[in-house]
Parts: sequence; C-alpha cells; structure tokens
Amino acid sequence: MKYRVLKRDGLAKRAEMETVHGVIQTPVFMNVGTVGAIKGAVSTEDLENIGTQVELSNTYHLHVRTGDKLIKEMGGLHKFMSWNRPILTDSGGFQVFSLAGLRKIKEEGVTFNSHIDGRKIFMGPEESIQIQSNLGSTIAMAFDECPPALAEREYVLPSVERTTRWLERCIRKMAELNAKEDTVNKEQLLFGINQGAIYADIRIEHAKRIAEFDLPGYAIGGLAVGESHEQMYYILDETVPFLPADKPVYLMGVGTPANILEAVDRGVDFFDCVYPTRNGRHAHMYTNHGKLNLMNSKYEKDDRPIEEGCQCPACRRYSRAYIRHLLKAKEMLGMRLGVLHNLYFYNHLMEEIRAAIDEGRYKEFKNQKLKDLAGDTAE
RNA sequence: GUGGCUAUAGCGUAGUUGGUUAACGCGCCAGAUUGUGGUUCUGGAGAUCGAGGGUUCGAGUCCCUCUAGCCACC
Repeated sequence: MKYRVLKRDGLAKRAEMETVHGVIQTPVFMNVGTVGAIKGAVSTEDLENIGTQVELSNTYHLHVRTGDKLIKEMGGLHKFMSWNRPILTDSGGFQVFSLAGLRKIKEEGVTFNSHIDGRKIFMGPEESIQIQSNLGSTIAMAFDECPPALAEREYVLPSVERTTRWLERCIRKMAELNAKEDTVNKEQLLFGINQGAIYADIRIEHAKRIAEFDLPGYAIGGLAVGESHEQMYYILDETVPFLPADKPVYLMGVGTPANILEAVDRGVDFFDCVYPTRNGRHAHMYTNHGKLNLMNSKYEKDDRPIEEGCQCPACRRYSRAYIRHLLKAKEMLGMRLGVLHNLYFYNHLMEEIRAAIDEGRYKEFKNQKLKDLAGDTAE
C-alpha cells in the first residue's frame, strides 16, 4: 500500500492511495452497498458508469445473510459481486450500536440478536476480522464501540479504552490471517477508529494512542450521531491534527454535501454515507442548487431532468415528471434512477473537490459551493 | 313490482342508551432520516354525516318521505 499526498491546500489534502485493487483518488466518497449491492437495483456496471471508486459493504449484514464463509468459498466478495475496484468493509461495530436492540457489551465482545431471525450472535474483534478476511475486502475496519454522541464522560472513557484493546486484538488477528495460505486477500489493510464522543481531550488521547500502531489509515467514528454540526466540526478541528499526517483519514458515516466540504477543509479524505442512496430511493434529489423532493406535486408535469446539464443516466434521458411517476407507483426503476443520480452527484462533487485542491483554490470553491447548495433554486 | 339491508373525507371503515371542536387506516400535501432492515417517524389539508322534512334544549345516531346501490322473492 502506498499513500501519497499530492497537494495540500490549507488543511485540505489531495492524495492517492495504491491498493491491490487499484488506485483511490482522494478525497473520495465511498458508495454504500451494505449487502454487497447498492440498494435500488444498481449493478456494478452502473457503478463503473457513474464514477464510483470504492464500494462499501458491511460485515454484520453479510455475516447474517448470506454468510461470509460462502463468499470466501466463492472466491471473495470482489469476485462474488463482480467488482474489481476497492471495497471497504465496515466492521459491524456500528450495527451493534444502531440496530441491535438487545445487546450485551463485554470485554470479549458483543452479544446481540440478529435482526433477521432473532438468533443470538456473538461478535468480537477476532470474529469481525475473520469475517472481513473471508470477504477479502481491500480495507477492513477495526471492531469498535460507537457510543451515542450524548453519552456521559463516565461511559465514554472506559468504552474508548476498550476500543483500543479491541484494536490491538484486531491487528493481531489480521496479521495471523494475512499470513495464511488460503486467505482471499493477503494484503488486506486495517484502519483503526478514533472514538470519544464530543469530548476533545478523550478524542485526542485516543488519537495519539492509536497512531502508535502505525496502521495504513485512520477513521473518526461516532460523529453525526446526534450532535450538532458545530460540535462535529469542532471535534474534527481538535482531533485530525493528532492523527498521522501521512495517512488517510476517514470520517465514518458523513454526510451531507456541506458536511463533506467542511470536513475536507479539515483534512479528511474518505467519506461514506447512506444519504445519496436512501434519499435517492425516497425521492430526495441532490442538485448544485439545493435539494429537491420529487414527490412534491409541483413536479407532476415537469418535463426537465432532475438537474439541467447533469450527465448521470437519469438526467440524460428522463424527466422529473416521469421519475416522480415511477416513485409514486413504487416502480423499481424510480428508485434506481434516483439512486444513480444522487451517487453520480456525490461522485462528481468529489471530482470537483479534488480539482479545486489540485489548483489551490479550495477555500473559494468551498464557499461558493456551500452558497449554491444552500440555495433553493433547484426547481 | 314486493320485502330487506346499506348510504359518514378521494377509497375502505369506526362512531356507546341521542350530549362539546365527528375518529381511524390507506391515499393526498409537506417535513425529517448521517459506519442503510426497500424503511420508519413527524406534521398538515380534506366531511354542510345521500337529499328533504319531523321529534328534541340538543340528531351522524330516533321517525317519515324521496333518491341511489346491493341482496332476496315474484
């Protein structure tokens, strides 16, 4: 793995990361495809057409259905889903926090109930890494606990210390698995995750601590889970400087186009978020002049594309009125076109961000873009 | 033609022995959703209770007439 910073513009970084599955140009937005597929009947061929660099899949979801052992048997996730560019797998740590109703967190790991059939599942660092190794993703994420943003210090501190111990176990397990003969991807990379809710001192201490492990990349987790934007930006301001400057920084689960513009300006280079896909399925479309809700009746007879000049597969051919009709009729094609448009928008936004940093005009670009996006001239 | 049943928001329904601003689901209109359960949540608009008359302090509710629909019989 080689990570090279090509250009700095303020704190904004323009870099490229070489992996066994190809080069990633950063800043990058990873397209979220939880179960080895972007929801909305989007194929990997579509992803190639809309400029997707990295696909993100989920350890927990693939483990409960259809099973990581099967995927290993089928030659790994890349081969299975026919995608030869980079894949990042989330560790399942977030699912433990977000969708497991009944859960028990102990030193060894977490016991919780499957959302599919309710059966009891145990997952700890070793289990998560084993699953991710079976999937053979390009980048695996450490198994962490994601405490709620509003959690008390007294809860967060021991939780973060445990996350550090879990990281050490992840590192050991991955080294062991990468050395094995039958491992799908022997060069699988591990990113560590910084936690600490909205307590800057805990974040900083933890950042320093995990930086010592000299991992190929670092993530900031536990943000955009209920705190304000100001708090999130503040935590980024405080924390990013304590992560290694020559390593990629990944802000997990973020966010809106504005969030991304701000985070890039604070040194972040990897992002992922369900917004473009979930909102695409639910008729919320992103444009350079603000968001629009295609369900609104004012688009009933609107013959224009979602955004004039947009080169996505939806805008090149179909009208707002038609896509609205499809969404109203709950026709799959409506979701598909909505998702393709939004992902194209995000991927294209990242391209513009990279160009702006390359040309040393990121600040002006960001300010202008924020103004455009806040506008309500989409209609 | 005769008898019976029904009529409440765009659709399907609830509405106690008659008692304030007639309720619910779907749909419609809008808003949320940040390491995704094709969701889920939160608001809003919309009804002279089929029409007319009567009883009553008070009628969606009781009575009469009419209209429409459904069912049965001739």
